[in-house]
Amino acid sequence: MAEKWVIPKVATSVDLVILTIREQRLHALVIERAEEPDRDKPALPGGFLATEEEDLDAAAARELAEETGLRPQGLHLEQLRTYGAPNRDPRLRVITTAYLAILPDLPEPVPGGDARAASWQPANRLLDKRNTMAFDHARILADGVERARGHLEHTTLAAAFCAPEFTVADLRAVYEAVWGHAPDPRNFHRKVTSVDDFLLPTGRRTTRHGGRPAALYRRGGATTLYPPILRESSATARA
Amino acid sequence: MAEKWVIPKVATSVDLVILTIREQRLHALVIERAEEPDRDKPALPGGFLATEEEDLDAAAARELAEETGLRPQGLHLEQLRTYGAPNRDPRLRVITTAYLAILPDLPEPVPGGDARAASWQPANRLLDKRNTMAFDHARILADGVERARGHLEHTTLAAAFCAPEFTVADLRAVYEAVWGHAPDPRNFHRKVTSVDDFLLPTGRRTTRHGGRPAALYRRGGATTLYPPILRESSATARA
DNA sequence: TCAAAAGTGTTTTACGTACACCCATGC
DNA sequence: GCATGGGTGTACGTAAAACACTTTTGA
Repeated sequence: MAEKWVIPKVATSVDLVILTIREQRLHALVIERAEEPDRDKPALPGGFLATEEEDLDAAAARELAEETGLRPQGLHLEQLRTYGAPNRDPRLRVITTAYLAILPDLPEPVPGGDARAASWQPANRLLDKRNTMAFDHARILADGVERARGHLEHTTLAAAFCAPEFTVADLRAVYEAVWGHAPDPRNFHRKVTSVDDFLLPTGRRTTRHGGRPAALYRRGGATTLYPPILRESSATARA
Repeated sequence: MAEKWVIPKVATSVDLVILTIREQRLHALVIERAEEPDRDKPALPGGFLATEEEDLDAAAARELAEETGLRPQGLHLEQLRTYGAPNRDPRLRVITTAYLAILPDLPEPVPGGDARAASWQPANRLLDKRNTMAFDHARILADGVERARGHLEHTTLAAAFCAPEFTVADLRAVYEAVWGHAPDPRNFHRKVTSVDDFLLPTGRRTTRHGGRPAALYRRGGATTLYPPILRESSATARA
């Protein structure tokens, strides 16, 4: 590596794709920019490293708390990818690393830091009109949503969208909200309940949906779904 | 984002996991460090951005050419992930974005730039004794190899390891080298030849392996393998 | 004529899909 | 009772794994 000449240093930031389900639809957490450029446009929460010594992952968690007031239990941030196009920020060279987190329904965010407002917005609305988002954040959000969709196929991630105790129908509603279509309820039920250590029965039941009460489960330790639950498009688009 | 206070700027680099198959084994391209720290240790090719305006992807391709003299046709670099632990480089804060490329057997690399030597080394040898590699490069290499293994299951990537014209046996040898075990030759043959637009028959045959001559193919346009070719461990590890 | 590798056919078994059907509750 | 959603059983089709078998070459 170069040592005897000038090493270009560029600003390093993190951005966060925080997804949840509200009212049966996939929502993303966005702030409203208080400064130019792209003032007033929705943007992903995020920001620069606080110090030269701050870990990237730590910066992501810190920015989430600062800008939205959210400090969820058991937050798991997954690195999405790094966006380094030279002019993605018109002010100065910024290379940003995006993180993805999936959370159950949370309280309204409280804006802080550089955010004028913070709110949950339907992901589809943000993505349909791409140029309404600041910088390249629509692209980052799209990548995050696509990553989440894929995770539902192969991992137990869907449970992360659910409250601590949930029914199989709650879990299925996650698939419907994220994928846009629901798997067969009966086969879905068999499939998820047969995965070892995925759904832990609590013994309790709920009746809030009408009809026969559904069993309540907690998240188990399983992380991978094998066999996977493939969405239609995975098969048909390739067949 | 912060604008009115000092934005920490850190050094930004790229590192490259370049994989190929030589003598039926998976090899990675490594250089030998000419400077402290970790002098003389094998390291991944890579380095700092050349200017504040250089695109990340462009920096990766440039470093490959500079340090190893390799400028392969149709090089496709895939972003692997970004490594940002505060002390991964003892000299200064460096956040590095790793890229992955898969190439057919190439000529010996020619060291240049900051590299004293450049060579192909068996991936297993580099990974078995992790502390022989500089910085956190063993971890990065391991992530790259694992990504490649996964790609073989779901994509047509294996053909990227092969010469422009190759037989089904050549392709199967890729799976054996990367996975460590071979799929059944007969089922493998049926599977890959039935994927639409994956293998384009040239009409020619080769006899270089002894036995019945094999048909020669070229890469087709297909990128995804559906249904996937799953390695044993994918099923058994989860079952 | 034998060994070796390429390539095909056939059988078995697993699993996803579709859907009939029963269960447990509220109204 | 009847509607509603929860949950189970079962038949059918597709496809993967296993492996016998044929083909085509060199020695």
